[in-house]
Amino acid sequence: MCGCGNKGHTCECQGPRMERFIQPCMLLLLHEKPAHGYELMERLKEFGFEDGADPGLVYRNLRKMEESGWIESEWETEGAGPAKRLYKITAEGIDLLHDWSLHIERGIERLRNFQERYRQSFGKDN
Amino acid sequence: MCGCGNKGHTCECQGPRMERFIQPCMLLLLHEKPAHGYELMERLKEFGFEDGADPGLVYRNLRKMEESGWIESEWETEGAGPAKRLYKITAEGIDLLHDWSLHIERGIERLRNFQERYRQSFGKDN
DNA sequence: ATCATATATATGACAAAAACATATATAGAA
DNA sequence: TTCTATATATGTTTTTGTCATATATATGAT
Repeated sequence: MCGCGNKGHTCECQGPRMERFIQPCMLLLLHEKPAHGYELMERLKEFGFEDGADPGLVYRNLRKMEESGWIESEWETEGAGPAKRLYKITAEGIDLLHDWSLHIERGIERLRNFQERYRQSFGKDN
Repeated sequence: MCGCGNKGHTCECQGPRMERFIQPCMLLLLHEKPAHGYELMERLKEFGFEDGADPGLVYRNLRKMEESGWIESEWETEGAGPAKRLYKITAEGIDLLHDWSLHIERGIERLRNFQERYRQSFGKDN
């Protein structure tokens, strides 16, 4: 079901497709502290989403992740500006984050393996 | 245009979307030695495409990459079995492969950064 | 002989993900 | 009052990946 290749391990993060990297990043940010979407958009820069992630991607992912029970939210009407939805990670979300970390570890191995083979193919000795 | 974040560098590999990892893998395999699609499908296992890559993905990518001038092919009717299309990497393909390697290096950094932050967030000291 | 299997390429249909554009509303500053 | 920053949301399109299936050749087993 999971396909991540970690022996005896199944999880919900559905395989090694790195484009969904935004999902574990959001989970980790929400584990660090509860936040709303707009703030996450900014903070995602720290994970390599250069110009701040696309709003569509962020908000749609938030809703999807809430549906799945990995995060939960409540409206915050207090304070300046328009109402914001404050998201928190759930216990299930934390489990998923651990699963993702295993995936990502394998991802690193895959990429390093590529790089080594690349260097060999071009006769570079480091 | 490129968005890979390597300073003063533009290239054709269009940003940091790792799901296209199959592309640099095929380029590297073809740099190691000319091959046909079926063979690549098998050899891709060595890069983490667990059960051998999907034929649709492989063959469609081959045609696309040939259109782009990164690889070129000729029919091989000799030898056992049905006719096969033998692919070789071109000079442009080799350039692209170097570009990809830079991308992948950044990918590794991004993932390692994630892992470190993950460990910090859960108070793990290694 | 013919049947199953391995080799080999290809395409159609669909689903998922991301990119790009736009709509909306609030509040504060110029 | 107009502009900007904050904040959430959705519609459309393109790209990418998955799954299924069609095709053809050769070889080994029965």
